[in-house]
Amino acid sequence: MPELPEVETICRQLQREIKGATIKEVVVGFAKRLNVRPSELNQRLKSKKILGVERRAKLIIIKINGGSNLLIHLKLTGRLLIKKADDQPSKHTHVIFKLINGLELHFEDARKFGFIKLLDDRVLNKFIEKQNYGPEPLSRSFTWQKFFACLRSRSKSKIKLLLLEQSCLAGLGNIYATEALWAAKIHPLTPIGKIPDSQLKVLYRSIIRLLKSAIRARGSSLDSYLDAYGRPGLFVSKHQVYGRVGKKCRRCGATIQSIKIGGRGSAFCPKCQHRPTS
DNA sequence: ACCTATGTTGGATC
DNA sequence: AGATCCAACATAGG
Repeated sequence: MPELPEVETICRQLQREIKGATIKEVVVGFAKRLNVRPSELNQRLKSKKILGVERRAKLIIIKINGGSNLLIHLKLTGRLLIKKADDQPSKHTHVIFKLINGLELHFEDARKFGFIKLLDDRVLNKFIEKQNYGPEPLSRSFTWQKFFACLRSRSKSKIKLLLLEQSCLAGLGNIYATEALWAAKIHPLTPIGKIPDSQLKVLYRSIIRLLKSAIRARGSSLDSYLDAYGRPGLFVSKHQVYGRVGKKCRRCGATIQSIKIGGRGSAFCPKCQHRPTS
């Protein structure tokens, strides 16, 4: 589940706990999702200092002394957990970063979709540029004017697909795209060109409010997501549609439905999110 | 036991 | 161009 609020939560916690720490050793149990051999990862990180932890879209960037970076994507089931030196790895722990302060950073991932790449600054920047990410929705660069212009240039796209695409804004995944559309009363299949400006403005504001409020709750734990301290996020109780198929809409009382859009389940309220008149 | 679903994303194939 | 499917995998639920 890690989408923007979950990844942001983890980054802030890591920043607090491991910034300034020095790496003692890196132990790899499963190497397939690394871009370098385990021995090289260990050698290049040993005795290096962690300068800070940043986020771009759903990517976690751990800055390392000397111009290298760990680029981590958690995909569906990845976790980064702060552990003590004597804590046991779990069944799905793939990489352990041992720090000289007695802490460890464990990367685990049941489904093995997530990756860790060791990249120098130049390659990191190139990688990120290639993703074509739109602005960070909680930064000042995410202006209404920019959002509006980006959407208008894609007037034939279905709104839900565009929100998942990361190009007009970065960081939304299935949960928060679904919730934002409910908040703005927009049916997920609506072509952007058919949405009135006023409603797009509501969507813009809803996205910002939703993400802030989800971060405050440390994100949504449905199945496997845990924050860096191993705690679940509490935002699920605030979900209005995601995970509520068959339940009553809290705004109008209709029964929440789900359809498939781009292969992903999309929950919506059939009464307050009107299907576009084709 | 079988079938379906699940947070992501990039690439192939119509 | 856009829609659809699949591929990385494990696990849970009906």
